[in-house]
Amino acid sequence: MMKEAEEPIGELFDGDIDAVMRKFIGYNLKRAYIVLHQVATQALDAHDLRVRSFSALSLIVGNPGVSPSELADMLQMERSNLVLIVDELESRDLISRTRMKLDRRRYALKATLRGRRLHEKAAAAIRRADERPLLRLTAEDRAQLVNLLSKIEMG
Amino acid sequence: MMKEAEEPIGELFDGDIDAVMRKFIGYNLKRAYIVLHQVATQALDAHDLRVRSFSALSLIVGNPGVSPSELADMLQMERSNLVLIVDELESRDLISRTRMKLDRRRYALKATLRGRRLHEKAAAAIRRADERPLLRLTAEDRAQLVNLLSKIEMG
DNA sequence: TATTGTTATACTCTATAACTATA
DNA sequence: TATAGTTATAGAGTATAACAATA
Repeated sequence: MMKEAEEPIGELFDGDIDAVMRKFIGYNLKRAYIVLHQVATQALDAHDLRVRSFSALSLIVGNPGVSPSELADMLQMERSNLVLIVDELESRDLISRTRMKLDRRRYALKATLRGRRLHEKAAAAIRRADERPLLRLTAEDRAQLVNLLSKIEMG
Repeated sequence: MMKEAEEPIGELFDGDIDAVMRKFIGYNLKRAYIVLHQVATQALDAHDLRVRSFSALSLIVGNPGVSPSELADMLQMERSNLVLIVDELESRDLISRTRMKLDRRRYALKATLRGRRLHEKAAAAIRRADERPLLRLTAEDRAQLVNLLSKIEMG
């Protein structure tokens, strides 16, 4: 019987060990995404925000009067799962929730002054925290990256 | 009192509605990743594999004799959460799990013939499914994209 | 003492169904 | 009938602590 390598593979370079997976763009995407997500999570922690709630707050800041349903669409999550997030943002007085006059089923969400201020600070914190992992990317690289990513999204 | 736009924002272009978030590379990364992850999930469904278990199988195929702990490191997940995945792969006879002679605490994981065959079919299915979302990317674009992503990972 | 694999457990995220109030 | 917001619930995915076997 042939002797096969069965014992510890020992020290392989990082680039070799997951070579099978590196062929897939999605794998490379995920690894890079994890880095930026972790960095953002840490940066937001000081402001008592998670990436999800920061995203929700951002979209409300950028789209005053947006409804929870529209927000759920943008965030690609279920309406039902958005409820707690919106609840929390409202209870912290970061957003207001008022019924729409033309369609009383819907709510109009708006960031309060407090919400806009926190959003600005949190966004700045992420930009600052992003500097490290994005250090090797020039402004041109970043534009190029976003452009390539958008092509994937367009399908 | 000033009248403010409170009613439905109506039809905004997709590019405008999340403009606040598009400034963050991480957001663009996530959106593109979601597309490829969904496509891969669908492609793997026919082979009764999830992205996680396919990744584990791939890494075992590519690194015969790897231990569960090493696998957990590569997959960036806890050892404890890997147990069920390895259990399932073994119970489906896709991998074998044998104690190492030099260190009897550890297991050597190897793909079976059946496992290698399924892996090849599943990988081909993902490559096929990836064609659509990657249609707009030339071979050069893809290399460039992977290169930019690796820079983010390097920090 | 430290490490590997394992179990149990909890917490987050996500998905589905059903309800209410409005349309 | 259909839609918006909500509730309840179940399923993934993930993180932590503790244990037995082994080093």
